[in-house]
Amino acid sequence: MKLTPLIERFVLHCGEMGSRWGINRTIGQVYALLFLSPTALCAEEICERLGISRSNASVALRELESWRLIRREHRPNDRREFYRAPEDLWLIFRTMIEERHRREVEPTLSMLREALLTEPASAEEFYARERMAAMHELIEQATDWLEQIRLMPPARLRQLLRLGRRLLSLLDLAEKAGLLPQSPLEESDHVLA
Amino acid sequence: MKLTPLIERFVLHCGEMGSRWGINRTIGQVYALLFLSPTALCAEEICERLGISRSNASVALRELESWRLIRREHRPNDRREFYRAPEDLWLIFRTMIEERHRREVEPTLSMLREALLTEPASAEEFYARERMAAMHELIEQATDWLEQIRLMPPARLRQLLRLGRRLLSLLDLAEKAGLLPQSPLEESDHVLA
DNA sequence: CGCGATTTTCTGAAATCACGGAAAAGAATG
DNA sequence: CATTCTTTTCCGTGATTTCAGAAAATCGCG
Repeated sequence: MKLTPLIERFVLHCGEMGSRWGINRTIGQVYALLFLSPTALCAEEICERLGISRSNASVALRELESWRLIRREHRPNDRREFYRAPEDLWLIFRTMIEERHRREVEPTLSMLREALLTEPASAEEFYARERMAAMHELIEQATDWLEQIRLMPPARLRQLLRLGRRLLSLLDLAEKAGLLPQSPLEESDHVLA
Repeated sequence: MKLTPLIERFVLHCGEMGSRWGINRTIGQVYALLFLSPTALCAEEICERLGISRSNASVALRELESWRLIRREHRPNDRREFYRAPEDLWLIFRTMIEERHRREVEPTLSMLREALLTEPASAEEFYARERMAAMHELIEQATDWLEQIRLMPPARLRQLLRLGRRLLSLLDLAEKAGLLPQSPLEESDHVLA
């Protein structure tokens, strides 16, 4: 690996995290390298710096593209493709959430919806169905939230993030203004809690 | 697998999702089974229902315990240990987030903090350091958020979740009330965006 | 077209991981 | 303290995943 110690450390760490995340080590490393790079890099350079094979880099890059975490670039008078990680950290974060949602949450919602169509055939199934219904509801709410966040202009989003420990006071404020749903707690609490 | 079709389907799906999440299929299945079960189950029963070996179940159960996703129970006059998934869905969700935070975010923060102590030795490293600093800041903000959520009473949390598309209006309200940080956008935007 | 440059796909080897069976350890009971 | 029931650990095997190298495909350009 031909990297400065600072960069190498970050790259190795991301590789490690990559494996815990279901994506593999190489993909994590390639992303880390691009994330730290001020310029777009070509595949060959990525291979050299990380000490991986060309083919390995190829699949990693394709995978990262499918996650929308990197984009290709072209330079005039150069056939090679260059890859770059978008800079805006918030955007990156949001993209990751969106992609995970698409790949994991949505299929789960479908499964639940279908499952909920069937009539429970026993007490055991009845309970199971209740649980799935509760899960379905929670996920849908979370999805709504996500959608709100997706639609929010970045500046606003950063405000929201920076809100930190003022969040609680904000909620108090909201309650006083009657903005919070006046908790139909009865109906949902016996399911959720 | 000795399960009703409804339950089997859910279990298989969770197993599938488990493998995408870095935890393995068996663990996902065991959790799914417990999640749907109205009563605590003993290891033996889990093995039978899922058609897995005793040892396999043992490691899965231990792993789930380390994630605080299930707890052990004892019954009088019964030596066996019984396992149960907590019911409160919100609590489950929060636990997952907390554990992932502990296992993935915190080590990353440490790494970043240490890395940020070193002086950049080149233009390349200088940029890399900037990127890490920005990442560090974002993660810290997210962590603050998480902490707010952790401290929030469950009822309040559910309100917040149910807020859905009123979130934007809430933010407007907050801005008017002067609760939002008056965006020191200049300093952070050239790094983040 | 055809040629060099580049990327993608294929294939087999190596590494890792998942899992079951057996042995070991631990806990309650008489 | 032995017996029995239960859980845990260890280890071998089989499956899956990762990866490099080679072959194939694609692309730009004369």
